Amino acid sequence: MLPIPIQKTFTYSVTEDEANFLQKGMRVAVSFGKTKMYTGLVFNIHQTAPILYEAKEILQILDEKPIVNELQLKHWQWISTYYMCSLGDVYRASLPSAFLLESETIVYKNDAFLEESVLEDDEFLIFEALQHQSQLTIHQVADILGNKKVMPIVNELIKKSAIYIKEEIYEQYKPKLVKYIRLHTDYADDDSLGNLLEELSNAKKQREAVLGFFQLLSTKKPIKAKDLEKKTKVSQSILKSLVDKNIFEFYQIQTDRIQFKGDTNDLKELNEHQQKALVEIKETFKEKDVTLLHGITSSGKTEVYTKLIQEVLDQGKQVLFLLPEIALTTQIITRLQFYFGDQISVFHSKYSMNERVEVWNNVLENKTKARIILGARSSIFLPFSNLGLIVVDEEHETSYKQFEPSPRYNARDAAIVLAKIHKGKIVLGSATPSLESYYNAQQKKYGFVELNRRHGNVLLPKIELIDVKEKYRKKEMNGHFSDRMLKLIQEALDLKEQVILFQNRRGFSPVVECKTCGVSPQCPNCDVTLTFHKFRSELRCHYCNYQRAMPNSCGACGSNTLDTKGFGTEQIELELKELFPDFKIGRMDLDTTRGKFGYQKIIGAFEAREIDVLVGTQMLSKGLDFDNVTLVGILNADSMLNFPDFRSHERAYDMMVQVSGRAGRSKKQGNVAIQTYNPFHKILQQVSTTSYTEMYKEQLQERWQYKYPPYYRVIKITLKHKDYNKVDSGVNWLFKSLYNSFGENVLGPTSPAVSRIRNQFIKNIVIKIPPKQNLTNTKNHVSKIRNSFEAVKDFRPIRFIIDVDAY
DNA sequence: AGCACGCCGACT
DNA sequence: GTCGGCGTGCTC
Repeated sequence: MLPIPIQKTFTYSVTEDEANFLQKGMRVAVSFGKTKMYTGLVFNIHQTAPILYEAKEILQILDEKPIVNELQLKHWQWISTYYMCSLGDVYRASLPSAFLLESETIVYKNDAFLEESVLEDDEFLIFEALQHQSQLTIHQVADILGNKKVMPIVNELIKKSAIYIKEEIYEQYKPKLVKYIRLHTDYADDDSLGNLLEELSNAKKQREAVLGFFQLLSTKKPIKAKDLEKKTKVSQSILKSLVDKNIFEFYQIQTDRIQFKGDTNDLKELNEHQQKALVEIKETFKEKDVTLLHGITSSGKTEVYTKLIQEVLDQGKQVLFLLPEIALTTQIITRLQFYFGDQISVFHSKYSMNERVEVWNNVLENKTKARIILGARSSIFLPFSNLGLIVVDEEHETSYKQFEPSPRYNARDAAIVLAKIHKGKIVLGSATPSLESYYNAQQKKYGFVELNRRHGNVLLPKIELIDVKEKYRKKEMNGHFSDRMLKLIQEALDLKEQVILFQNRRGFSPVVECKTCGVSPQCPNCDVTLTFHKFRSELRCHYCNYQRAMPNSCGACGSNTLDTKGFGTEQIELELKELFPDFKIGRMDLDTTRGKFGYQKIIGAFEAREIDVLVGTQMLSKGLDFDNVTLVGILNADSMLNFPDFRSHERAYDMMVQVSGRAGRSKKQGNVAIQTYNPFHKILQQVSTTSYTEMYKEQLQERWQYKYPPYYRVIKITLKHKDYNKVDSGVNWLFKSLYNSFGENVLGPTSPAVSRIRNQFIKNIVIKIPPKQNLTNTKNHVSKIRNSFEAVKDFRPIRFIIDVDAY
């Protein structure tokens, strides 16, 4: 198996010895094509020689033991067939990139070569560079030559035997070594010690170092060089000279990059409701492998999980705890570490490559420190060998779905399959379950347990809807705030409580428009208007990151009547600063959380009550827990309801209920204020009474009526190309072909709301699969159509994206 | 995917 | 006249 998007696996030949040594899941270096070398993964060992070609030999076996186990390979195959992507895609997505060595061509000088006169200018340039540097990578050669063709020149030099080249691969993972210090063996026995101190009587600092060393020796065994330096305040060079004198010696021990320091605590006692939920979950596990835990916000689902986790750990099995977005959930990490301490490893894409390799290896070896993995969606790919339990927290979250790049999997669904492969159990938890999961629970496919009492019996927040249309009419609006909203904010602030304001749009305003001619500045690469960011006074495209300075006058008619329409977090923040000059206003959105610790900084400041009002986008809705927040304001609920997507209502409900859940998490009942133009919208009504089941029934009805999941399955095909006519003719051809097979169940072709991104035109086709239609057959058929599509040479340059369960 | 091979336009 | 563009095909 190779880490490239090709459907096939490739057969290489091995010697008998190699065959005896090799196991599935080991990496091998193989050459592929004319020049490339890849890290292949042994997928199968067999005796069937290929007929149409001669198998190449493998170059090198890279592992002593498999780094991928057979359970994983099985899981990968499922992902690849279900989500219609190549095994290579899954392979590439699964392994930390440090495991995937790629070759680099290195150029060396041939020392015997002397006839410089036969070299052309470009050739001489390289040859000369090699006089200074003994070796060059192909990339360096390309830099030297500017943007000229590299390979022909290199080949010419080889022909003239001025240089030679080698393909080199290297291990990228570097274990972290810590320097320790110990006494040299000459001084191992005690009587030489006195001599030693005497010897050093003239060297005060060195004496101190030696004395400090013995003090440390009595406390704990191995002594880090760093610790000794710190304790005795001696410098590195003094230790060095002691080593040179053969009094000390350094040695190194390999350590893990991520370590947990701290104590663990006993699990908290569950309250009666949690206890009941726990018992019920265990009961459902007797018959079902999947159980949905519907627990309202702040009902203490985490405590229930911890009990389940503990029981699985006691059986000596591994646990996977999935979270939608790990960067935001340091809070849950801390909470779990409080109980399980160093048995937890965290895994997500913000980790460095080396850190990820370490977690991978710890899981592979089933080390105790990796018994529980707390991770984002990609952690389903870790090499578990006996998973007893998977917890999918906030299972409704859309960030479990990967859209780009392939494999476009949903980690919740892939985790269900993973649990099945391991014969383990899985809990899906949420305050607002996805319709599909809830439906599956209703259909008795999943077990179902409810937890509908808030922790400490705190009441659910009071939710009120504010009709802004009316407020505008009565002139009771101040900027984007209604008088009622301002009053609530003021009340909370007066009580020294904190406020969260939710505005699902970043920037200052999404549209800039000229009042004279009505033209608004567009992104040159995408089919959208540019968003104004006041902070840097620039216009920015949220799709391709194009940015330019905010013009003073209209680009079309020249008049300086540019006006902003709509509003984003930035504008809200600014208005608040004027309205509440005595309070500290913070903002949390993509723009303020860029860096690695961006989130922590803002969340930390808010927790420490350095910020009184926090304005933010949807990232605020995700599992954050602040005990002093008593008011949550949603400034423009309508923007969430009007997305052209069949899930927009469900999502709007989820989002509003989740943000509301941030209010009043400790003793006091919280308030939620929702501003809207349409207070009678059914979703808003359902939010205001937190009637999940009502929302569920109504939405389900619509899904049935309009043929959507959970009844119908959906496969979305997207075509992209920079030439509009090409995509258009391609999509029409494809539509016809699909229509012939699936008839009315093929929808499209349509242009998405943003029909051009980064200069690529986009077209969509959606295939709906009725409940009784066989999924596998349908997918096979779609694959066939895809193959004939790609056989048309005109269509070949069109990007063809298949997204199964594209929601 | 990546890369070589091969066929057409704008420059010395 | 070539240099360098990118379209086409293949990789065990």
